[in-house]
Formats: sequence, structure tokens, C-alpha cells
Amino acid sequence: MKIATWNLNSLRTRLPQLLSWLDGERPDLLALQETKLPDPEFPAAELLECGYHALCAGQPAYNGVALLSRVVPNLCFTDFSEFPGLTGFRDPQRRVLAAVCTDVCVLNLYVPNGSEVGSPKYAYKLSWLERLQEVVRALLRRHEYLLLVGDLNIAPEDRDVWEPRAWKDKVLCSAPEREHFQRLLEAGLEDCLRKHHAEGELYSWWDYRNASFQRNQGLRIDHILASASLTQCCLSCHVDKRPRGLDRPSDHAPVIAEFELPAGEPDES
DNA sequence: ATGGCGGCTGAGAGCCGA
Repeated sequence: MKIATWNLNSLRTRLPQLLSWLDGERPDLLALQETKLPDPEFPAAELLECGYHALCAGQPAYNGVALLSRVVPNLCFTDFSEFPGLTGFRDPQRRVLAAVCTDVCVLNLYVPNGSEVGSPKYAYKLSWLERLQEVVRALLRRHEYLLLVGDLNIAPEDRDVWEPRAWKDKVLCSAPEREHFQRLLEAGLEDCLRKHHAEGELYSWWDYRNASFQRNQGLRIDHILASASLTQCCLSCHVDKRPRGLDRPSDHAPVIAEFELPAGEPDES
């Protein structure tokens, strides 16, 4: 099973690139972020034509997530408020989509950027991440095979940052954000890319400015995390940098992981 | 130190991202 995550920075603008990439890669699952598109305008027909069923949770102009799947996916929820115990936390920003595909529960996230440490948006990010911890713990109790994927907007360690001294304590790299990432690992998730690659200079986002991509000045903020049973089955994980080099690219590149699941394992619910 | 770029809305220039 091949699964991928890609922040498209506008599905409308990137649809031709997406369709061409899907034709080449044929992942079983692709989690999308920053679709920036209300649901009635979601290009479901074009994607189905390409062989993909879709679930989406969008809004105009900002945010928006979607899940593409070769098999028909079963939607679980599109907001943390749909979760027992978190009913007071309805978020008008579309950043969450959870679904079950065959035996795997996939939680697709577009974590708030946070703007600047100490800002109101940063406070929103931290409280959002606090709610996420509860959701992840509950999902891990229910699903042996859990994937948490998406634009987490956290560079977990200095090796995930092109200039750690410049980024120190800045948004995406601050200690409270990194602690949230570590808590996800402590809860029972593993970082699939780090299972296979210890080296630095592996990034998933590069600023449009300053020829950052050409100089490989980036951050690793898009992630594929998996529960222990799934991580055991993870054969490979890598960043596909090719789409970032196309004309009019997204500023993020896809991250791809391959799994070999034992036949006939049931998920529980 | 600041802005660089690019996408959005709505028809300007300003907001937002990371």
C-alpha cells in the first residue's frame, strides 16, 4: 500500500499537476491540504476519471483538506468537535478529515501555521494541538492501524531545518510546538521518514522567494506518522521533490510511504 | 531590518502562508 500527503496550495491551480502526478505514482491514498476550494467546486469527476474516490472538507480561499483513495473511503469526521468529549471545540477552519480505508484509519491534518510565536494565531495553534493529542490517543485505542498525515507545520528537530540558528525559537521550530510533536510519538506514533533516513537536508517545504528550492533551503513540516503495527510494515518513505521543480509549483512537495500489510488483518472499531 | 513569492478575493490592495 502506497500512501502520500501533499499540501497543494490551491487544488484549482494545481489540478493538472495533481492528475499527472497521480497517473505516474498511483498511490492507494493521497491526503491533500490547502485545497482552498469550497466543496461544491471540488473536482470529484476529474479525479474519479483518474481512478480516485474523494472525500473533502473545504472552504473558500483558505485551508481545506481532502482524501483521495483507490478504494471507496469511509468518512469518520471532519472536525474535532465531532469527537466525544470535544463537542465545544467546533472550528470553522477546515483542517481535519478522518476516514477508514480498508483496514487503515487515516487522519489528514492541516495544522495551523501559527504566524508568529506569541501571536493570537500561535495560541490558536497550541490549543488546536492540545485537542489533537486527545483525539490521537482515542484513535490509537480504537485502531491498530492508524496513520496521521499532513502538513503538521512543525519541524520536529534541528536536522529538519536548513538554518537552525536562524529558525531557533521561531514559529514551526519553537519548543512548545516540538513538544507537541514528541507527545504524538510518545502516544504511540512513529515518524516514517525517520525510520528510514537519519540524515539532514530532507525537506518538504521551500519558500517561493530567494531561490530557496534551488539552494535546498527548506523545512521538513509535512509528515507521515504511523501506529507501531503499521510502522513495522513500512518499507520506505521519501520526499518526492520533482513536483516542486515544475512551473508554478506548490511550495510543498509530496511525502510518500510504502507499506506491506499482512493479509487479512482486521481493524477494530 | 525588510521584503522577496504566490494564491486568494473581487476588481484594489491587502490578507495569508511558512
